[in-house]
Amino acid sequence: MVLSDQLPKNYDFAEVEERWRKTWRDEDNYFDKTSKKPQFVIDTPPPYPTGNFHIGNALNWCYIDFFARYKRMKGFNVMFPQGWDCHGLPTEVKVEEINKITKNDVSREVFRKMCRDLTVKNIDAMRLTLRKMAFSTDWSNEYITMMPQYYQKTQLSFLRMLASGYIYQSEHPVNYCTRCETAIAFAEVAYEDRETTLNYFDFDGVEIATTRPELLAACVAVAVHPGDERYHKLKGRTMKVPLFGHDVPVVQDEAVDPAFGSGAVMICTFGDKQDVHWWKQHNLALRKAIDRQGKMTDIAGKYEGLNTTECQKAILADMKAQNILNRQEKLAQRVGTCWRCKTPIEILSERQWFVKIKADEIQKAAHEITWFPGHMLRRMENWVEQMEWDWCISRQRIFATPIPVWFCTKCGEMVTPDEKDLPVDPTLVQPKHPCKKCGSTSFTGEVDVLDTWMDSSISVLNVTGWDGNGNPPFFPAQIRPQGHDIIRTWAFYTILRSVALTGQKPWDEILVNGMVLGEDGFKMSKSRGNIIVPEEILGKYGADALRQWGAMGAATGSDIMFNWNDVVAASRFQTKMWNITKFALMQIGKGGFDENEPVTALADRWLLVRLSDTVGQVSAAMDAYQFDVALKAIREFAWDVLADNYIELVKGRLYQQDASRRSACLVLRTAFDALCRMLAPFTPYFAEECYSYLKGESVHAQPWVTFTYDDEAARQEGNLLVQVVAGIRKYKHDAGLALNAPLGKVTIYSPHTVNDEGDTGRALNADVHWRTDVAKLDRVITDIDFNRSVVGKTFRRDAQAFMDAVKALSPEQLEKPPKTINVNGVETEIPADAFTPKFSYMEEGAKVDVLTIGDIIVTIAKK
RNA sequence: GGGCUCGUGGUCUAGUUGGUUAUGACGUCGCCCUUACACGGCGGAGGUCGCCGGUUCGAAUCCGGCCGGGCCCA
Repeated sequence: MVLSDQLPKNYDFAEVEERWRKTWRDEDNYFDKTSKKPQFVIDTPPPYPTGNFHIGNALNWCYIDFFARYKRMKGFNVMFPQGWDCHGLPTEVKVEEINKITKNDVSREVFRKMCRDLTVKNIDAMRLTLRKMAFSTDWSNEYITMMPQYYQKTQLSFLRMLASGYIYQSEHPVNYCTRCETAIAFAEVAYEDRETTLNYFDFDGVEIATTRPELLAACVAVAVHPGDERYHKLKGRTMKVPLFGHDVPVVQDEAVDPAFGSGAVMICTFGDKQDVHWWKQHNLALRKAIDRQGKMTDIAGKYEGLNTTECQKAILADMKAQNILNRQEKLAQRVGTCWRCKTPIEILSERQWFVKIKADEIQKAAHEITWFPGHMLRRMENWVEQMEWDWCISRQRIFATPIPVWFCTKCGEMVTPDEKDLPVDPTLVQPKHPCKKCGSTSFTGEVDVLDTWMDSSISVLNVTGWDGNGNPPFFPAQIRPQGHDIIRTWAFYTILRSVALTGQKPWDEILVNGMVLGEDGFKMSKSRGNIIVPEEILGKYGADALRQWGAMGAATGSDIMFNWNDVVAASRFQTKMWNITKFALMQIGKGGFDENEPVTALADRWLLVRLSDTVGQVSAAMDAYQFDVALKAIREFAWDVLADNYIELVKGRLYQQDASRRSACLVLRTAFDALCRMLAPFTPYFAEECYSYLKGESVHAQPWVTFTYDDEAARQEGNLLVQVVAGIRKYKHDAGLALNAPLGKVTIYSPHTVNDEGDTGRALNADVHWRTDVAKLDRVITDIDFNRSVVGKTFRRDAQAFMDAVKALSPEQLEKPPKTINVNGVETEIPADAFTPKFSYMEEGAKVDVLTIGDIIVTIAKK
């Protein structure tokens, strides 16, 4: 142990955090594959390497690090890996921006290299933030999805699911961005409010309203509600599409809203998702009017080659010319757009790759997982229940995992690589075997690539050691920590893929964290200007303070508002704890103690009971991932119980040099040691610093606190002691005395026998006597308070005479005043509320003040 | 429009298997520089627990409706 005079007066978080960051070794956090300890594998979210580890990530990682450190102390073999989910559009867009090119200006390989280089740089920047935050990452299990070691597994998982029938290719309507020229998933469709025009026009004698007249060429039917009497005559008819002249059937469907527009709608392939529904439902024809670049196709006739906006203009003009455009109305609508570039998405029918959604098996696995908080499971259930389409996994992009498939140029047969040859890029290499069907050796590689979720949804398989051979050695993982915004994507896809590839749930538990909102209560966004970056907080208050904010800002799972106040409060708690550390170490260092000596003093036993309670509360909260509850209990114990009550109570004893001093030192050390260990998961730098002075060992290598101490009498009598001291402090305060001012004789009449070892007396600077007999007190009236507004108004010039007369009354009369009194020889009525007698108490002939605290009576005879 | 969620002193927040004066922090006011700490201590003020109705001896907590915020979706 280090003497306290070697401790700096102030806690310098910047110096301490940097020093320990440079001291700690990565190996201490490695998962041990040969360990006999129970495993605790974490399926850490792999962030997208934007270069900025944002505060939402920080909250997520705080939670992970809290329980990772806690579980290590509890004796688990913990794996806290760090992944990076690299592929995807944002990086492609960024690369185009930085290099002022489009992806078509360079070869696919060169473009990929540019993306990889940018990603590597970004990962480096984010790694540094992770280290500053003191996250106990297992860097030996880091993975980067763009690296061959990883996407080899993505490709393997693809081939396995292709073989087992989960993956198929087919022509099917998909969400398509004509600017990015790629299919996208529903999860990637954003919605925007826009104003559009609803056009009413004559459709072969029936009025139809549409917002997308440019799709007239793709019209395949007219739909009406079966109960709509206006259109009964249309039943079974076909109608001629204006301008284009092809015939389409009339279908009846409950989903048509008779009150919208004219009650008759045209079904096109495809104007929106509803069209896809109707198209499937009624087995309609497919007419593709828009191509991948967003241009009109040949079926649009004279409009071919126009983009959709130009085409719309031209068609409306032609309708006007033919006198079939009846009227136009403004209409507010929400438009699906590409989440990256905000271009309105089209629904195009394209040959794409799909993963089958088997809702039942996903639901079953989701229910086998324990959700924290429980209600988050509902979001998964709702999402799965309303899944309608299979998951489109093909993308027409470049920076992604290639789909490992070729097609025979002769017979069209699909050819896949041998698993041992993975990873492959079918656009760069040829299959090693001739076509099995026709023997040809000429192939075309698939140019489509995989959706990034195909990479990240096997994160858990990757970290648990999946290689395609049976059940992975560490599967399933124990926990998935993630935000509630990606339940329908990452959580959903991971469950789907785990079930498809292993038949099992991916994790035992899932811990869902809330979103971080800005100080204005809204989600942080550049446009609102309410973004706070972790680096700013780290610079001002340090990692430990930021981590405390993460723990205490809100109950686990709730959205959490960023709040500088909480960070400041956290930093103040560290200052307080630092002073407790200095005091405790100074006291322990001075006299010493004997670990085997029993603790006898009441205050000491009381503190140990409260410590025992706290350890129980904190452990239970940590097991339930209630970090706010845990840290709150720790802070309350340190600040309220230990510093403000216990230390104040035993200070006097510590300043003496008798035997009872050792007992207090032992208790101080026990409490301080426990506090350091309980704080270790939350404030790893601070706890390490404090503990290093106590024992010269790392607190992170210590087992979790298991201290228990059962002493019901000490709890009750100790609470009494604390209450009495607080009561007398308040008395001193009210009497205008400084808290350490000397205070005569204090007698405490308690129904219980209390031996406080003199602590109360020294704490109050008074001559304290505890007694169990009943207080014998005489009440005497020592003064009278007159209500001068009443007396003055009633008696005017006789006021003084009235008051004198009252003062002359006997004590009995003062307590029960007569109706009248003689003032200057006149019998006068005593008005209500004219005076109040003030009482004093006499004990054994001396004047005392009396306090009542519960069933305790305290008398104070001031000096 | 749908699902989920939240609405608690000036601000943020705990608490909902229903049970005595509703938690804490920040802020605010008063007193105290007491040998760990004034980034401290002690004490005070401040709340119709969003609104309305219901169940109950009793509701911040349960039920219904309404208003408002958030997230995810349509």
